Amino acid sequence: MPGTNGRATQADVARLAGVSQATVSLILNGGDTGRRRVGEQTRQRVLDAIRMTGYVANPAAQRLAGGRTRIVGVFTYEPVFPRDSRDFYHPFLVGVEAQAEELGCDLLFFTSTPSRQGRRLLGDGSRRLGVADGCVLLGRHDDKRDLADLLSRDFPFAFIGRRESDAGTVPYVGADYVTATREVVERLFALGHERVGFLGDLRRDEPSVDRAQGYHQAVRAARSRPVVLDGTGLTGGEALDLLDDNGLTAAVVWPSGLAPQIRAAALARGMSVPGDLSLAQLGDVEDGSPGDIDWTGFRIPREQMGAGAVRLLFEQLVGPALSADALQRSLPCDIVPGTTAAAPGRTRSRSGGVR
Amino acid sequence: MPGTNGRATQADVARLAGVSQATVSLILNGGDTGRRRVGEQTRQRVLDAIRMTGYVANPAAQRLAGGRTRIVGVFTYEPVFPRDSRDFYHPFLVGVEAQAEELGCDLLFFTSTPSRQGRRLLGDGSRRLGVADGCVLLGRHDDKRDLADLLSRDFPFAFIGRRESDAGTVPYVGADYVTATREVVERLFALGHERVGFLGDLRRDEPSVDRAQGYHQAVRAARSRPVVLDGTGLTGGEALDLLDDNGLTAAVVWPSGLAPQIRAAALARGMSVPGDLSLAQLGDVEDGSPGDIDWTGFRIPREQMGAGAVRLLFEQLVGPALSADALQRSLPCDIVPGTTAAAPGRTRSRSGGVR
DNA sequence: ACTATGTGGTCATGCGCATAACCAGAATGT
DNA sequence: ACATTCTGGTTATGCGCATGACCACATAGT
Repeated sequence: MPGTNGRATQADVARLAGVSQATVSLILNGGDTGRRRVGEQTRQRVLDAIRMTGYVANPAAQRLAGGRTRIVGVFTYEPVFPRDSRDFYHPFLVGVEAQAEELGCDLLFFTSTPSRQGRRLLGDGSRRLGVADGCVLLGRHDDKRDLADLLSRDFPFAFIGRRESDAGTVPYVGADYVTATREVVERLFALGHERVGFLGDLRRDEPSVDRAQGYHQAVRAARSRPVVLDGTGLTGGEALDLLDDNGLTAAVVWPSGLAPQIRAAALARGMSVPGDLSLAQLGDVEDGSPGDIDWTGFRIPREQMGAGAVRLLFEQLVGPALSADALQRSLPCDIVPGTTAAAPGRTRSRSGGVR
Repeated sequence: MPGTNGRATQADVARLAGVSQATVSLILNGGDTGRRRVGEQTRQRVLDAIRMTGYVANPAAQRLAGGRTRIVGVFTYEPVFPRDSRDFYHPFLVGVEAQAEELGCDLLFFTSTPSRQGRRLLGDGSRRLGVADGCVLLGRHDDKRDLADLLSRDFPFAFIGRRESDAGTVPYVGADYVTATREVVERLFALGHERVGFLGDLRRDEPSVDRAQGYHQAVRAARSRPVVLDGTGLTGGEALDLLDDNGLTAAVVWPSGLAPQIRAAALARGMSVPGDLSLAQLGDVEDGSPGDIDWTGFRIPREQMGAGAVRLLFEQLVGPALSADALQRSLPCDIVPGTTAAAPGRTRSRSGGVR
């Protein structure tokens, strides 16, 4: 039985086994310090004593002494458990949890960092990360300083989703949006469309840039002309007008949430999708939109990304130093043929409905 | 700038401010040790130094030295992020997260405890809880030893959902299923049903016991006769037969998942709900079942329970010792009138359909 | 016999913090 | 004049663990 409170320490175990505390620690932390250490009978006595006392390491002490806690921090820029269940981030976390369990790690969510307007700020709160061995980060964010901050510490971390910084190599597990987008656009060209529009978010964040790049690759390969349209803040109808004005018979839409609205607007005008207009999404359509359309486009391997980030973090913790290449990983996306893209209609009137 | 690695310590701050480390600690942990301590100008110098160094406490050290970490542990008997999204536990966690954020606490999920068949075992892993100041527990479980274990340590915790143990007063935030069930059953009697059946899980776990108790209270008050039927493992059709055999025109169903199946079976036999049979559920119907019926019954205040458990835990941590009464809290459930209960039909044939 | 080379352990130390115990100097009382 | 009480700190210590330095002893090499 342990000391005064409920918990046995290594010292308790040592006393019971008739050895020193250091020996107990040695046995528990294997012979990673080079030579194989303790004798078999001593080891057994100690292990027995551990069983008898019910000893389990105090993680705080382990951490303080420079050991590992097997705690993986998770920082999300949005709430971990959002109230509306159409939750884009959930699948990432499914992967994170599964992988953490497999590796025997606990997950520490930094909910203490105050959130403003539903978005959490990393900022100085990053100091709190320190309990964990390392940290996985998730969510859309725009503050490049976070990255520089993180890189400047020696604190191990891994982003879910590609992130770049001037300050160094950002470890991440991303999805190959470039290739996926290229393939989707290629498919539209292959269906016979002369031009394929890119309608979406034109900001310079990585997810947007990657998609734009894949788009341009495909357009170039098809010897077509790029039509890049800013879809920010547009309603479905406005976006449809924009496509129409440019005489487009096909377009990829990013972020994907806009796609169902465009389709709805098109249907309302008596147009058909994909009969009159082919649409493809560049990521997951958030949720069962009414009708449950099987969208042409690609699917982000969210669970695998989550799991991969935890694994990447873990490898940084235990293995030898990783090369810059090994720190940045991309997973392929699944291309979904879907039913919202087809060959262009014979006649495409300039105004497919009420304007 | 701190020492060798990335992180400033109290010693760094102290050096910069020209005081001792203890003074820094004193300033940070207020004058809770009795007398008011440091002078105003010293305090300012130290606070400035803290700002300059960007010092943030190392939680591991705080914990080891007997302080608080503002980390709340969360132990769930099921995965925190289940793959199928019809997720009963999600709303609890929404509440937990919101409350933790409000209190400025981080959330540590004990994913390291291995799970067998999708269920996590607490068992000895409970020792790992120790990094956190306390722990919130969630999920259906049957091992009474967990509770005894937890109670025997000095470790503060709070259950989401009522739990009882011979070993002492289990702190929890539950829902008042007794009252809610009674009111729902009363409502069915008030509609004119002579007898109301209780179809469900007859095990001795707290949620089931509470519902059974509420049921019996209502039956007694209505001077009716209890009809308690074991619905374990039944299909909708079998359950319907069972109700039919007992000549029931109304029943409450627990767990609620069975209710939609019974209704479906009834409709398939040409019966009407609530025309021929009134049904009510005793908890949340898991998910948008086809048709999206507005079920008669009650709703569990899951978010509030989650938040309440965190608050209960917090009060144990900071406040004075709580009385047994204050450790066990029940929240009222919302009664939902719904559309699946009505007055009994005039004629109720013994066999409402194909047998 | 006397050094190499293991083998199986112990000792000492420090991680960063909280906190009890102590102490110098000033203000106050008598 | 001296004892008393504040005020504003400082010193010392230990939480539980990991780990480098060290050491007694046995076995083998020449």
